[in-house]
Amino acid sequence: MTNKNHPCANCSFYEQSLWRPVAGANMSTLARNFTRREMEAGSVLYHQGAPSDGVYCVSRGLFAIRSFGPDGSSSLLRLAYPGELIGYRAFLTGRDHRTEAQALLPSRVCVVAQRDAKQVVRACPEVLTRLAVRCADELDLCHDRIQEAARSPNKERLAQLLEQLMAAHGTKDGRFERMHLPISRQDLADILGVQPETLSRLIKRLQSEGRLRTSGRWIEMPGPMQKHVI
Amino acid sequence: MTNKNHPCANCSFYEQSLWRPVAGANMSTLARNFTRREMEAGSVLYHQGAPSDGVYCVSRGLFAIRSFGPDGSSSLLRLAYPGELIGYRAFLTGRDHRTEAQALLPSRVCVVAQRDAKQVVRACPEVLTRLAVRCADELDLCHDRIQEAARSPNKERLAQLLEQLMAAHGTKDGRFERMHLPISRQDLADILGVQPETLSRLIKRLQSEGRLRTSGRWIEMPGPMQKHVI
DNA sequence: CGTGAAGTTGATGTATCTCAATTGTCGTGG
DNA sequence: CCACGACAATTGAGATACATCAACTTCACG
Repeated sequence: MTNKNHPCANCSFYEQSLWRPVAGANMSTLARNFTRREMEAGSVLYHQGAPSDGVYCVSRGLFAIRSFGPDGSSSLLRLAYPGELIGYRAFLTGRDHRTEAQALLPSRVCVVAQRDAKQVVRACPEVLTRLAVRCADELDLCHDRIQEAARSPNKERLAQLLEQLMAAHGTKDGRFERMHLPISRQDLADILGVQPETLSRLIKRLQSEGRLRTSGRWIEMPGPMQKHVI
Repeated sequence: MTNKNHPCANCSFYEQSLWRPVAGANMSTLARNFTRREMEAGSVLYHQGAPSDGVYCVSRGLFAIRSFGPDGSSSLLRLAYPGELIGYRAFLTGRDHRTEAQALLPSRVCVVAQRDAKQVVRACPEVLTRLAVRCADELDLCHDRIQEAARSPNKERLAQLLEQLMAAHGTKDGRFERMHLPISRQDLADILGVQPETLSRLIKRLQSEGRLRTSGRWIEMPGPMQKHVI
């Protein structure tokens, strides 16, 4: 049996796909209940407090996973790029979403509805293994973030964050890299856990140190440094 | 078939046990390769960077899950109480431990070695489901912590932390609760992500506000407040 | 070309870090 | 039982970082 019927077969993340191990009869189940959903920038995939209605795989674009406090304050817990899985925590635990997922760019997600996902997972434990591993990976990222927050000052954390964003969204331009920031200053501040005014001043400091140049949402940074042999 | 042969049958956390769904032939496998390990306070269950050698379930005592930075700085990522699972991240992903687990009190863990755990999980997917759910739960805790760090000031976070510790380790004494802190000031500081000097001053402030009294590792706090109807 | 939201700047108070010095705690051996 | 040392914890002083509030500017967009 070839996998040309696999709904993820044409996806560029097929090999890493959560659903990759699905085969046989389950593949038909999966194919039948598998939908793509196009989303415009700014629209929300699922809201905080909503019940789980399935598992989502980002196929194109970019999502922000946010959490809002009772007082209206917001945290940006992670960004989800194509190939990443979102909404699986609520699926795994059966509890409501504790975060909201908002598209930051025109995006596409592949959706497997709750009931069908459960059925496929039951029939194909290898899928569950992959799911658990992704969960463990995200746990690592959280741990890293907690440690970074305790270790490096916010200015350095911002520089790191911008480098990561540059790697994902930047284009080379001579010795410099340039990008259009996919997220607002407020979101940047929410990632670092500081106020927007503070973020603005952190950026100014990095700028005065010659580590970047900004103009609105455009940011320019010197490319990855050459390593010198001392 | 009764479950009197189940190695976790006598554990007070049996119903919630990861291995609870194991039955039949797998139960014998589990029972054969199941060991208990007593640990004295201060000893280390696994080191950061060590390869995974199984899954551990805390049966008695208390463990600190720590991470050390390249510069020697430490973070305390979580405390693990009886009934909780530790070391499963390395088991799930097959990568090395990124944290170390140290007993803070005389403790006991139940160990299922790598190879056997894998075999049982393969034969009994319900175990994997439970494992994934625990992972998702820990992810929630991490998210909560990141948000708390961004929202509440460190003084309030310390007060919350002490209340949690009091709930776990305190004993009522009239209108007050009293406990012997199971962790050092350095560890408390590592949980909050502040320096020990700052922690000392935060405690002093709480003390001057009458919210607690300390003497070495002994801490006394007024019990849970009566709710007043306005 | 106005209008509202997003972003910036300034001024000021609070919180935290850092380094150094001091005090306290606990186990050990005299 | 006490003295002692090693380490944990506290305190002080000064510098740095961040929050807050208000005013201002820039930007996106109709």
